[in-house]
Amino acid sequence: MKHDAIRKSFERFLRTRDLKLTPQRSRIFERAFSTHEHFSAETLYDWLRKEDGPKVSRATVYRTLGLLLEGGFIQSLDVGRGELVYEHVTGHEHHDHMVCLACGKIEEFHDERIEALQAEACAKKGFVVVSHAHRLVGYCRGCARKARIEDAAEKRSASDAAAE
Amino acid sequence: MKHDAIRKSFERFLRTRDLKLTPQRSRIFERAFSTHEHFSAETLYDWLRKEDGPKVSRATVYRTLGLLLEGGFIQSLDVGRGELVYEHVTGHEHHDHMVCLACGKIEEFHDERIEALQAEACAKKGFVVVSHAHRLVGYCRGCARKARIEDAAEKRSASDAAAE
DNA sequence: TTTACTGCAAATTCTTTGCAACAAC
DNA sequence: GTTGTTGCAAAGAATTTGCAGTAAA
Repeated sequence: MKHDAIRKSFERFLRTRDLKLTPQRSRIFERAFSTHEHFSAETLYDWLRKEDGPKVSRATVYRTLGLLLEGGFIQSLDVGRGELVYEHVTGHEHHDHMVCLACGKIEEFHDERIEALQAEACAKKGFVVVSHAHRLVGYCRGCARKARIEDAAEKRSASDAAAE
Repeated sequence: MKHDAIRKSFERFLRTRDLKLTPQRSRIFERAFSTHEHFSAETLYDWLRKEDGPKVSRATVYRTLGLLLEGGFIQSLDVGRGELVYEHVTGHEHHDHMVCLACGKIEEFHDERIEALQAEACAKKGFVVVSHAHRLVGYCRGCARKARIEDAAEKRSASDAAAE
């Protein structure tokens, strides 16, 4: 199964660097890979605290997240204003994100043709890709509609006050 | 000139929201648009402190950066490990980034065909794009070569120790 | 055994906020 | 004048680090 392969790869990664496979690291790794949600360090820490298993401190969560990032097992994704979230990397199946500014929802999309063009751009520059993040920020269908309505109202009252 | 158009647009943005055009906001705006580099809030604050002009406090830098972000004048770009950097948005000419994990260099690339496919994906989901960030993380030509060499050395010593 | 790991709490770093004086409009 | 803005310093988050005890390999 794929999960085992990734786990093996993580173990190999640790061995290569003379790092140890501890219950904490193992738990953090498993938890990160058991969800398809995006999570922040704090969120992950909360999950681990609520569920049972070997105790994991916040410091260890941060330290391990750093390792997973270096190893390319997870990647970080900037969701606007300061908040950093992570998601695990599942082999080569990338997906890209649409982040709604209004409701915060993250939709995912994927287009092979974009991937291909991307690979081409890399080849041209001699760049070796480890991971990629493609993020579109804007408004989802629902919020866009709402925004359009509010916008219209705003313009109306603005032109009432001072013919803009 | 384009710069003036963007400036006007910023002024309009402020007016629409009943915000005032202060020397501080003006200075921050100008500084952000006078560079093509990527900068963090702290970096921008440093620039402003060293160069002369109306005094701007750190708090105001953060507050104004927030405004510029909301207005879509700048966008934030996640360069891995926690550091948030910004860059100004120059009309509709987007560019995407390749961030080197080893040396930190950020190369830019652009492909109209990718933009088109992206627009298509948005149309399909009814998503209205405000800005986009397309980021490839990996190794630039120079660092990739170096990494390959080190990697080989590592593998060699690893298999010496324990025939993996 | 040896070397690395963990939890804790203190230290940093980054960012936000309350407030009184001040400045656009 | 009215309303929003600024700087400051304190408050809050988020993340890192030193250290002594603990546990993989």
